[in-house]
Amino acid sequence: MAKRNTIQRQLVIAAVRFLANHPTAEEVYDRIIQEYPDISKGTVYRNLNSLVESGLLGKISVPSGADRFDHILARHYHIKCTRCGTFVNVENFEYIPDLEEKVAALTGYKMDHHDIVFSGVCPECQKVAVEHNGELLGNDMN
Amino acid sequence: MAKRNTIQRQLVIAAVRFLANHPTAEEVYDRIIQEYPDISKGTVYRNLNSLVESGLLGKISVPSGADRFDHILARHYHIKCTRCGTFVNVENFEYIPDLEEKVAALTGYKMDHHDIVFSGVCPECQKVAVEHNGELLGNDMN
DNA sequence: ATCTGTGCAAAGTCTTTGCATTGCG
DNA sequence: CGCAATGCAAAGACTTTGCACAGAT
Repeated sequence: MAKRNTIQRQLVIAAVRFLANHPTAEEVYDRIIQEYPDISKGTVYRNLNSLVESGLLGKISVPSGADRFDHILARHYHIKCTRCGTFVNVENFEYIPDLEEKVAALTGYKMDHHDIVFSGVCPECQKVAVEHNGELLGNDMN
Repeated sequence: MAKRNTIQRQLVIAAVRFLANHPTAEEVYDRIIQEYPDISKGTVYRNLNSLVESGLLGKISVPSGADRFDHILARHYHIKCTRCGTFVNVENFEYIPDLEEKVAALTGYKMDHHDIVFSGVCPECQKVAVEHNGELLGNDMN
């Protein structure tokens, strides 16, 4: 149960904090090898998952993409741009525990948490689209 | 742009409708080969994705698992049991467009849609846990 | 006749895992 | 010292793709 405080474990925590905006395992790995080139990707994955289990990190499942890891413990929602694929926090928007209560009452589930992922076109991509097409059509990525 | 109406395409649509509760690509494939053993998995994937792009099916990204496909067009939310992994619709709970409007106003995104995934322990698993442990502890799956 | 869709298998992406070894506690 | 954690590489789960051919329009 007790986790060993290895160098690799500390590096993983530090990297996720440094990268701040929900990096993927790959991004965490790339960051770490800059100062500690001997770490293996398997170890990065193992530490990330262990830290999530311990509740020290959050894990976010992103549609059509690698999982992302979050050092912010407070509950919050996310928004993904269907054009450029960027994935950011929704700022200034409160977590709504009320939703869970309602759904728990309705379904009989013992609620743990809920995630909301909004999808839309970010302001930057809207601007680009207007400049290029005069309109917001065309193929989205997802 | 115009899609050809192939036998395989019809079989994929029929299978997703028949299986009803957001099957994975694998489940769709398994179902189809029972009556049409020559279909290839690649074709199932290609058709599923093409149908999603056409708006005839929904695609749901499930944390820690394969994507699922949904024949229900009306917006709705989902709930996953952290014990047994089952993934079902939240019934009798209205989609909340209001959330999108608020977040759109806050972020400047041009909203497309949003997904909510609730996580908790389903009534069946709660029962089993109580019988076995007298308590709701132990390792969750995710 | 055309040209999209298919079957097949190979490859691609993301993640986990077996095993011998290292090093924290 | 003992046992959890590491490094490495292989394998696993899921999905896409290149190519030659078939079949819908």
